[in-house]
Amino acid sequence: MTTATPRRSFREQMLDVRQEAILQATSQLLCQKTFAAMTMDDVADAVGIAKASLYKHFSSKDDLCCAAVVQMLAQVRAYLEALEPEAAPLDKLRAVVGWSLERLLAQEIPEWPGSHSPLRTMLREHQDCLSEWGPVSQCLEQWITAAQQQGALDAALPPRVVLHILYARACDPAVGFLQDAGQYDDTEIVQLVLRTCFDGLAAR
Amino acid sequence: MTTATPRRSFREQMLDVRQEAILQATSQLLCQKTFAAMTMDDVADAVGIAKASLYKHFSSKDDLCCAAVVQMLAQVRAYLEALEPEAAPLDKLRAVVGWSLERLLAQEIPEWPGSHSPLRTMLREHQDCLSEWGPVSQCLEQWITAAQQQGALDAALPPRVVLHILYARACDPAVGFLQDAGQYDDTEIVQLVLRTCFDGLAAR
DNA sequence: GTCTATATGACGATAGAC
DNA sequence: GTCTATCGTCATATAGAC
Repeated sequence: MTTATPRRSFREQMLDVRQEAILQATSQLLCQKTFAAMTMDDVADAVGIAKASLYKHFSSKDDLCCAAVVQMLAQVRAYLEALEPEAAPLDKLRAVVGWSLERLLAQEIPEWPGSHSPLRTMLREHQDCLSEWGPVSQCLEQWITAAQQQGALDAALPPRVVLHILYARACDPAVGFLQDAGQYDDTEIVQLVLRTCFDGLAAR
Repeated sequence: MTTATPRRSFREQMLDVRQEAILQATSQLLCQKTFAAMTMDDVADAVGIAKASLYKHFSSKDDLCCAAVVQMLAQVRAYLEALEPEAAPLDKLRAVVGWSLERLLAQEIPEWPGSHSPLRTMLREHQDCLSEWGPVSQCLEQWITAAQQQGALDAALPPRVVLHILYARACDPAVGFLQDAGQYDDTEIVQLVLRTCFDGLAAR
């Protein structure tokens, strides 16, 4: 299944390792700071190399952060594909949102591009980055439609709307508010957000 | 009821007008840009005065944005107090969230302080700013409890949790996503977010 | 390719004339 | 109090030695 990868020289492998380290440091920093607040000095210090060396791997800050986001999207795709294909679509949707929230709380996932965030406007311009979203959205939308046909999701809502709501829940500001309140641990927060997302606030 | 305000000289009134213009421009800019992305030059240009003049009114960027947020909170309080006292608590809660979303869509309300936003950490340090939140939260929490007692809201959820969820919905990233999708007008977006917030995504 | 050192530009804040 | 002009600082990005 996997295409044969040509053997790489030691030198090239070293570069790959370093590149990977840079990406990981970037992802981690993007969890703690905003895209605007994160500096190239931060990244260089975290990796332990000179700032100038960064620019041998990535031509700009935008480029670097784009690559970090693409890497995150790849992880999402991997998670989607690893889910039990036979499971109920609704359960898979809950699982994905829950997984995202857990990683958000653990600061293992970069800032999701919110409404007017500079990261979002930056991503707009890099099309290779945007194109990674397609397969993810397509997969989720299929599950949404299936769940609606099974009567597990409100069929009156357009699938695209549900998709956007789920994206929003995957980076829900409520998580930060509940975390700051300090009354709940991470697991409880995930459960609360999932519950209010799918069941709503109203008495049933 | 109102305390007698001493008469102000023309000069003082001019200053007040200018101060108000600065605050309004700041609020408007904070709708379009992040706190970090908004510059004092932006504000000065929008008002049509020199940047140095800003510092005669507000001692720093933090100070200015704090004042803008306080002004926004005052508007929220005014809206809360203007709501029909006899109305059902649940309806009042829906109304407040809907009002916030409408103003968010119209870009008439500053960026709400999200999870790790620099604005949020900035507000932490200015206590006069934070103290404005108290009355708003107190009022909302009373309505939440009342709605739960009437069986209109899920009584199994702690009121504080409902409060934080509502705050999150009032600045829901879903609004931006749906707006970018371009398929729905503002009124529809508000209705969709309100519906999925209170009723959830699951079929009832 | 990696480093030190620096160019370039943006932003917050201030000085000083009027 | 308002302006023009400028300082100090920090961040992106680059130059040039090794």
